[in-house]
Amino acid sequence: MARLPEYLRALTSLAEQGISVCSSEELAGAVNVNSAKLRKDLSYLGSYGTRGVGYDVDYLRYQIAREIGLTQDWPVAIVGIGNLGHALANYSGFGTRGFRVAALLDAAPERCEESVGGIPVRSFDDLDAVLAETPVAIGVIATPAGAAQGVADRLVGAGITSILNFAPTNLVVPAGVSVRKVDLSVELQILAYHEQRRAGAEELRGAAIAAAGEEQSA
Amino acid sequence: MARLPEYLRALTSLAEQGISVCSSEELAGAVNVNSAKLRKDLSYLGSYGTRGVGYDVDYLRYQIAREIGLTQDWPVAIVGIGNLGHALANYSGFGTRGFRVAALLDAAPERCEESVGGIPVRSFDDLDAVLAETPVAIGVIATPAGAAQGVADRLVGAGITSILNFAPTNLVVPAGVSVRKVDLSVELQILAYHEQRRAGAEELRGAAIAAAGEEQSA
DNA sequence: TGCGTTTTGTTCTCACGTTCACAAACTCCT
DNA sequence: AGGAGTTTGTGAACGTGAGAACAAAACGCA
Ligand SMILES: NC(=O)c1ccc[n+]([C@@H]2O[C@H](COP(=O)([O-])OP(=O)(O)OC[C@H]3O[C@@H](n4cnc5c(N)ncnc54)[C@H](O)[C@@H]3O)[C@@H](O)[C@H]2O)c1
Ligand SMILES: NC(=O)c1ccc[n+]([C@@H]2O[C@H](COP(=O)([O-])OP(=O)(O)OC[C@H]3O[C@@H](n4cnc5c(N)ncnc54)[C@H](O)[C@@H]3O)[C@@H](O)[C@H]2O)c1
Repeated sequence: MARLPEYLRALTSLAEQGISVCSSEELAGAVNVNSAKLRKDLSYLGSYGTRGVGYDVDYLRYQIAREIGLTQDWPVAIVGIGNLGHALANYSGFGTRGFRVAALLDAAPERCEESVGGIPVRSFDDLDAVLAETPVAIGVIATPAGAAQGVADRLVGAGITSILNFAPTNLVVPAGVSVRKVDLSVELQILAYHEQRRAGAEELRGAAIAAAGEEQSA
Repeated sequence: MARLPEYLRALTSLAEQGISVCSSEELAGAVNVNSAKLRKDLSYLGSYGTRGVGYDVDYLRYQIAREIGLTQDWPVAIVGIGNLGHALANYSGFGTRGFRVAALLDAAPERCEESVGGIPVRSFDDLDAVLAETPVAIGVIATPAGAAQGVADRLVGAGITSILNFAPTNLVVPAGVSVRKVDLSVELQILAYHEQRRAGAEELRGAAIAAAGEEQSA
């Protein structure tokens, strides 16, 4: 389930506040979901709560982390060390939850001279060599859209089965490979859509008020 | 619908290839959705196809753009010009689809001396003054998680009704304000979950094969 | 003009996810 | 110990979205 990470974050936040037990209502409130949904999600993992009391925060935290797979750490490779790649490589929030930047790759030779956050940028041509040195479970694509499919193909060819794609392209990959896409402009367009609908509704309201006024004056 | 931007992107890609008419099957293939779903989505906007022929790419493109609201341009303000904020401010893909970075804001005084991509970084304290100078429709939050709710409150207070949040927090906002969240670590955790399940399945298969071997040898 | 072909727009069915509601279970207090 | 009060876990209704199937419409061709 895609909600488990949200629960985990909320639980961590509660733990930091020193709260050791919480009810499904409290936790659901923190994540903005229905409490029945939360309970059903959690019951899918097992019976980790006690009736009349609630859930033990630390215990539940561990169980969710185990379910997601965060009890081990996941080495990540970032491909495309441009604007976005730099930001990702510098991102400290990466390491806080079991993810570790294991390799940085770029096609441009001049990029390969620098190192970001203590990790050297290697040539994408040396992909296989780099993966032989350090195992990598997840590949992050931060290249221009045109190069993304080719990069994905090579990553899959090198045995990587999980890809996070920041380029605005629909990657096609063989069955058995997971791809998640983060698309900034889609998010902005959805916001624009709602914004426009709000503006439209306002106009309609205005028109209705004007019409009502006319009606009254007629 | 959240799929409209995907359709629009696919249509743009077709237009660039010089294709002027396409069927729902072709377009659906490019976006990896069912063609019936695509047709249903499009029929929601109106009857813009011709039976027996398909859809006129340019016409449909315009209609979708109009529905989303991309016929006007949307000024965007970015708050928090750190690692991520810099990348966003430099991102050229912003402008290609009706979005324009109108203002950059940060709380740290030292940040306010530089300018990124030709746009000066202003103090977040001057939010109201900045918004008075240049209208802004969408606010992007790229501050640390702890500051995000406060920033959101101030943005809402200043009249902004659409927020794109990169900080790993659940923002609470009044009704009538849209928030979209982009959470990198949630995406990574979902990938890790699938990766772990694959590894588990593999182990099971291995165990089953071993068991079968034992059975045979027994 | 009339028939066959193609493709849209729509209806119908089904499965999934969400929500309600309640019994079982646990705690606390008397 | 027993009852009152809580809170989980889950069975059943509900609504929504996805996919299959088909009728209506346009085009081409004779
Ligand atoms: N910058 C942002 O804020 C932002 C936001 C959302 C999405 N994106 C998307 O992320 C991607 C990268 O954006 P950016 O601003 O960092 O671009 P960029 O041009 O700054 O960086 C791209 C990098 O990829 C490298 N590259 C190109 N082809 C490659 C290949 N075949 N193999 C390996 N490396 C290759 C380039 O050398 C360059 O360093 C783009 O697809 C963009 O649409 C960026
Ligand atoms: N860097 C990444 O690749 C990345 C990826 C995903 C998510 N994020 C998230 O994006 C956010 C920013 O990440 P970052 O790496 O850019 O952090 P950063 O520390 O580099 O930048 C944060 C910026 O926000 C400014 N700031 C702090 N409080 C503020 C306030 N109250 N008002 C205005 N500005 C304020 C700081 O001055 C700083 O410039 C974080 O929440 C992070 O979790 C970052």
